[in-house]
Amino acid sequence: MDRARVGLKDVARLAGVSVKTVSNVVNGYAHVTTATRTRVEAAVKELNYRPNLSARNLRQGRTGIIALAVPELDVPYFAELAGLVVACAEERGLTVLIDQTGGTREREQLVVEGFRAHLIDGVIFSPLALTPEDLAGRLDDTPMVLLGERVYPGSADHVVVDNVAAAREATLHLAGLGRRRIAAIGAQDDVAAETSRLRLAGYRDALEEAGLPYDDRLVVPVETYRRADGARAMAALLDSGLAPDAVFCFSDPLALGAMRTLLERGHTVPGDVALAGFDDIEDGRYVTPTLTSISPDKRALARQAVDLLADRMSKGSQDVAREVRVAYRLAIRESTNG
Amino acid sequence: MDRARVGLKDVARLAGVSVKTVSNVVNGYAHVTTATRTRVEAAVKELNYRPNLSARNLRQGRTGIIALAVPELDVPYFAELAGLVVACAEERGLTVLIDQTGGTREREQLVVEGFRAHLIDGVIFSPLALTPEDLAGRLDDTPMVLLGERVYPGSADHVVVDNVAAAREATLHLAGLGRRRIAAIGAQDDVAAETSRLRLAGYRDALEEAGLPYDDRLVVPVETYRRADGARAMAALLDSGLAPDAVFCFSDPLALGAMRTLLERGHTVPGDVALAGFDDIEDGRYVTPTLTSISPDKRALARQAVDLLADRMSKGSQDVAREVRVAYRLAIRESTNG
DNA sequence: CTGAAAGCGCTAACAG
DNA sequence: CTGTTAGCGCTTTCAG
Repeated sequence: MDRARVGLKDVARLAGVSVKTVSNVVNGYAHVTTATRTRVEAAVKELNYRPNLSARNLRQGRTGIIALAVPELDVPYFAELAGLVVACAEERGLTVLIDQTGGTREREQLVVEGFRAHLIDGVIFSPLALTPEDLAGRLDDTPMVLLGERVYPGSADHVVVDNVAAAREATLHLAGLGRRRIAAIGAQDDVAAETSRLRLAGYRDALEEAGLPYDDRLVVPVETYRRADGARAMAALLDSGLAPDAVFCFSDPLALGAMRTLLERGHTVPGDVALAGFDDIEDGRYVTPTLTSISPDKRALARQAVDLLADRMSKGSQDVAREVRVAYRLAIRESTNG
Repeated sequence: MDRARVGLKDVARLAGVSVKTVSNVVNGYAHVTTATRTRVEAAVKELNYRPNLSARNLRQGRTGIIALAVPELDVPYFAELAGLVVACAEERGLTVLIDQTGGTREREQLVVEGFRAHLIDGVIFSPLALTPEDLAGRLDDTPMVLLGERVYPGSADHVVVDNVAAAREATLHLAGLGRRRIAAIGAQDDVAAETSRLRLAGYRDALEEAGLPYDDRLVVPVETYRRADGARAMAALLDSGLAPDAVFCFSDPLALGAMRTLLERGHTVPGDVALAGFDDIEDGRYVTPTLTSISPDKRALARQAVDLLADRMSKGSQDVAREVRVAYRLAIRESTNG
């Protein structure tokens, strides 16, 4: 028997009722006699009937699917976030479909243009390379919530972390340990690299506040925020002879890469060099030394994003874009506190 | 203008052609005059028309969506795998929707029962707690590819890694270093924990082959394969006074947790205790000491899974279930080779 | 409380 | 090369 072709009306015929009644039962509507209900349920089971979601979606004008667009799933921060978003969405009966943008502007523009229009009811989007202009001319009216940065105020709902303040706090912590030559790993040349710019700003603020000079040779650019880049950047820093006594890394993987280089070359952490990261991924709590890191409330981030999106989906588009700020804290661990 | 309600016929009206012609243009069919095509494209752009995928899907009987069902996205192995699957699927024009089963049997049964029938064209499924019986009575005929274990031969296509052989090889490597008291972390009581059982079998095989006695006190059970469990298990092992000189962990996170406990308590790795893991996640290549691990070819795993599934989707269900074996290698690093 | 019929937006036949 | 029409499987009026 080809089960793929069992429809509402097959069930109706078998149960001796109309399609409407079957539909009512399937959707759990109230006014159905217990007797009819039982009969219909039996027929459903016998035929192994499954509602065709495409048809339901077409009729209802919604799919119950939301997209989550992130740069890469194998970056732990995004993996953890994705897991949380999937879980939150499910609580609301929503299914999550994943887009990997690779952090490239081209693919991020596609997301903004709504290349999955009518398939998804909304999108949660963590952009990396997107510019304000890309957002400004947005035609697609699929509800969208942006994560991480206030890329373009007023254009969409945002869930943000105060990157400047957080970076400042991490750097001040390093300065507070008496470190004088505090390097930064994670600068990016790309004009669109908003995250990098904000964290760098916080770093500079902190230096100034601590009365330390800003030395741009201590600021190392990276291609991506991965471990390999952190390792490379740290090597460059050590080879430069500038002898930093602390490093603030703009992500945890960068910090873990840097830590690897330091330990590999026989330096101690935090003895010779104190190390702080950003994101508080699980790895950081199990390396030795454990990693001091800015810990954004990822659970809240995911929940707020889903809530905001769900609200937008039900209420329709209002003109006013909302911004929700999520808490963070500095988790001080062995890499600065050995 | 409410763009959400622009349909094929609106475009047709504006362009002064029939819906069919617009459909032809949108789908890139051949026989359309360049003039008409241009006119239609202009109309599409002007109205910001997007095809309604639900409608298209309903009509075509397929959605272009496949599901990837994994226990948790924040387990690095699954995150890396998910990233690869999403990328492979995209190359074939497929979109991936993620289900997190939490590794619970109940939720895994739902996947097998096809709770997303008609929404997805196929599913790639990495089960943890599923039993052969759960699979045996499968009614849903959505194409499915199972990952990781041959849970039930003949019931579905599989992409597998030879867990027994791999675990054996890792354990033999430890024995080859002259270690005599080789512990194992990762046993699971659950009858359904196939992975655990296979890796344990490989471990026992290796002990026998190396002429070492099997001591079940050296085999530590865990709840999950996460870092925290590894740390706990290692602590228990140390507290037991059994003084193992090597540990084979059934996953990298378990190994990283164990490493943390060892280093925290002042033991050296691999000096006092050599450590090997399973999965070769990125973290393992950046901790100090770097982690020796069984490295399955994840890229091949993802590609094979998508290929197998795509094939099944196009060809329809044949009776014969296929099994593809993916290569692995033992990546020897500092944790056993300091 | 249940039935009949319309139609969501699209594509596939079939004409022209 | 283009137009007309039917219908995918479902939910939703509107009657009964």
